[in-house]
Amino acid sequence: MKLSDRQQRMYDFIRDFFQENQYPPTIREIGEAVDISSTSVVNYNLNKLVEAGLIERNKEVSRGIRLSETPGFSLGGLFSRSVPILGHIAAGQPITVFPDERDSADTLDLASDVVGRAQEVYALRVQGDSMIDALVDSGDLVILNYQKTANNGDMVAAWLTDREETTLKYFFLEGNQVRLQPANANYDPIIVPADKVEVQGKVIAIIRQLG
Amino acid sequence: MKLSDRQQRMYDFIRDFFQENQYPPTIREIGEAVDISSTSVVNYNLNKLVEAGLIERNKEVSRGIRLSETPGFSLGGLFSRSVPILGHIAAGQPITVFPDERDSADTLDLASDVVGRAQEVYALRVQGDSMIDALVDSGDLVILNYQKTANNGDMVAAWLTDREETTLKYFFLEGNQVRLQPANANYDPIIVPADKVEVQGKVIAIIRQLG
DNA sequence: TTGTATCACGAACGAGTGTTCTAGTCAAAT
DNA sequence: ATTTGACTAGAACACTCGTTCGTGATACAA
Repeated sequence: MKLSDRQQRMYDFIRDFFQENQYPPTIREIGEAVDISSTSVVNYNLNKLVEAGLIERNKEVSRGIRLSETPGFSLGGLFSRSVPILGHIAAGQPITVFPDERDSADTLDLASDVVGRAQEVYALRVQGDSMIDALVDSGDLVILNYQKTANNGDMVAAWLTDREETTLKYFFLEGNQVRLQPANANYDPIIVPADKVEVQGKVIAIIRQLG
Repeated sequence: MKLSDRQQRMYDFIRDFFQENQYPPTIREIGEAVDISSTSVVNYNLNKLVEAGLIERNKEVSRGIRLSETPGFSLGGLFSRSVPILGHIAAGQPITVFPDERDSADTLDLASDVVGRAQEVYALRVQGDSMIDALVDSGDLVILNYQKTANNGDMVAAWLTDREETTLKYFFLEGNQVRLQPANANYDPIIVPADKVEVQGKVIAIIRQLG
């Protein structure tokens, strides 16, 4: 279905308005924006947009206009997760991370497709190559779900209370010891008593951005 | 500032309502949801939420409530990019991809942080291990920007017109030949005349999701 | 011409909706 | 006991806003 110039302008306005105000415009606001004096004309063309599948309307509801999802754009969840990048994590020379700091201006928006149902999510930038065999490179972003426990084989960020270091490794609980296994033949596993290790989170995704 | 139980329920309702309907609720709808008979009480507590910085209000505008951005949530752009997952791409036994098919129900929502300013973006799921040394595993999602040209060293999806195959490789233009270099010592580079290769897109990001 | 479909205009109706005013409750402070 | 501040209730008002109706212009087909 082809849109008239007017209808196209209306649709553009609705989208822009929605983006700006976070709520849809009223019929009269649309009319004013596209120079239509009559609300019934706006209403008429609004219904055309519905027929065209571009928007949806709720009857008798003020501002009851919704943008349909169109290819290329999604309102998916409408909320993307704003994931704080809390700092760097090592794999080699461990570095302190502060999972409690929420001030960090650095955040990454992720749609829930990537993050999933995870509860408390944060990101760390990897430094070092100790997880290289797990296909995690220096510079990659690892997305973690904050949790204090892990299963064997999970890739976790672990806090070593004795060394006061945090490191990215595979987690294995063996008796009352924890083996933190790097994925790099050049590094040895770290084996410490279970009570000297605090799991900071489990890696749920890895993102690498290329130039 | 601490929220009363009522205010917390109101905020939750507003967020859920907005998520569901794509427009904010009216005062009376809020009141009904949290069992407040008086609109003035809703109005009163709504102003408390404004003071707490959780929402913003527009005076004398129906449904004039906006959610403030709070840590953990972002309305970022409000629109995320809906990236179609067009299929699998090989690295070994190449598989045909159809960059023109937009019907694929499989899409991935990505916030613009990951996608960047890229224009036409699509995703492919990697099959095979020919790029393993580039830390791209079988099962990974590669995000590509659709473009017909590439620079030397770019990781690209390339269409081989003779073989009618698409493959994921590093791109090198050498004279009037193109070398498609795998990142796996077990595979040999593919060298073909430049006019027998069509670049389908350049990899801009790699995403791996773990259990 | 006549009929029909599309689109536009203006006006009015009535329900939707934010605002405001008065009054009341309750706990803590004076 | 009195006052103060925080919160709740109910009602009324006036503007907001979707809907509907009558009218008319234009284009195209019968």
